[in-house]
Amino acid sequence: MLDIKLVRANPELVRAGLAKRGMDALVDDLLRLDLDRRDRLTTVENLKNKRNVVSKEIGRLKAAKIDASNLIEEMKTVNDEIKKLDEEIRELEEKLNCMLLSVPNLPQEDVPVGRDEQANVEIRRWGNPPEFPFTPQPHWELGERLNLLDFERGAKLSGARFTVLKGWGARLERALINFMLDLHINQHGYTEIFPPFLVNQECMVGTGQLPKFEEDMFKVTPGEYYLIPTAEVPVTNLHREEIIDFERLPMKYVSYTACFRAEAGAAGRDTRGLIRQHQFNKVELVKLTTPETSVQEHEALVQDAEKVLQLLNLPYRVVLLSSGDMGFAASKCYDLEVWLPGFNTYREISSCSNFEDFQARRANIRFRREPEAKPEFVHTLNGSGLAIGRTVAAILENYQQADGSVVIPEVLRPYMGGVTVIK
RNA sequence: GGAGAGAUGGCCGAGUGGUCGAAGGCGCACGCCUGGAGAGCGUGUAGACGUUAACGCGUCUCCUGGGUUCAAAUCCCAGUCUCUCCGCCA
Repeated sequence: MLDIKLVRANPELVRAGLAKRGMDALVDDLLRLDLDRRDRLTTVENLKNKRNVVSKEIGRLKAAKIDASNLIEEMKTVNDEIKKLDEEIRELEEKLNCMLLSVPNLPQEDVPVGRDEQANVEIRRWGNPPEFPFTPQPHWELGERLNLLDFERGAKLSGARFTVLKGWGARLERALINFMLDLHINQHGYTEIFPPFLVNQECMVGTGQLPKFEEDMFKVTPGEYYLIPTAEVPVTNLHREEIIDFERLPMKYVSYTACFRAEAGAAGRDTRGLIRQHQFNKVELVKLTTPETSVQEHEALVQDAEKVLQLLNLPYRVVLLSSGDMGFAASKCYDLEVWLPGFNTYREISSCSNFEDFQARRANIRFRREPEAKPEFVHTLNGSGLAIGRTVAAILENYQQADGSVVIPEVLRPYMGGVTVIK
């Protein structure tokens, strides 16, 4: 959420930032609502002040046994006015808030401006796509032939975009989760969190999924729960409505969770294989930082995610997303794209974003520099480290052999009972 | 699911409808004291919003939302959460 005070003080800056995202116009509506609201607020606060003063006077008079019925009558009419104004203000605030909650974050200065992924900028590449003396197979064919993936039974159990992992496939999934968690905990200094997979609406608003992207979520009945689309939601919201001590920043969390996405609007895209599922596993990195360190912590977070691909020896590239391709809440976002021989292209396997104070303002996550200092909003960041299903796909495709077997990356073998190859 | 108890500031804890944003304690910050530390003493210590060049001033908030009243932490209603006992359950 943008700061209404920023909009008020610097409307041109906000307008320019939103224009980079291909939207605008709103600023004037926001300003008008804001002005209207403040105007009425001043009036009603004066009336309330009068009520408070007179009420005390009435108390005094009654204590002195003096008649106060004329004052009491006067206050009744004042109260009617207050009630009316309060209602108007409530409506204005609701409108303003609704509007603010649907305005995306402003891009950082160095984010390339463009309407979609065409304007993304490749930052660096690591590793070389493997050369195969045969036609490389897509992971779903390898996975089915090796009896690791069962798409048909996934569909039988649940429907399209659900998959069953079997035998060494299930083991590989679990190995990757543990390998990534151990890496980030032991080498990168993150604290592990295992959160609920169902959260309330406040969490979804806090990180920006709601109110705008309701159709992307699975909502659960009975109760008012949402299935988390990413661990970002529960982990960032851990500190919702809290004021954090300065010494505790930056906070670094790593969390394995299943993730659930409705994939509304993605009909027909990536219908085969593990790339786009309604349920998938992910190890997520989340940081809470001070404003002055978030840029460097963002770079460090990207490197922590890259380390996973490097240790797995999977070729990838780092892409800086354009203003139009970034997520709603992000101020800057790097995607890690892994090489997939079956697709003969790079595909997103991690998305690392700096949200600055956008989520913190929604979720009211603050910190204090000094014991007596005013609270300030933290900056929040997160990135996949990594998406497990897509990592499985990348391993199957990059490590496939001419005979259809798949070699297990060395770092995973301790997690796979020492197995070196799946045939 | 049944029965009961509770929710007050960073924490503990008081609070008869009016002088209560809230006693007291702890913690914390600053100062005094000390060779230094501790103890002791003093002062200060919620947040949001509005207004102001600023110092300030005002409004709201005692779990949340309604209601009664000129006036609510205090009375009434609904809800949420926590705890205890019983039942059920991985």
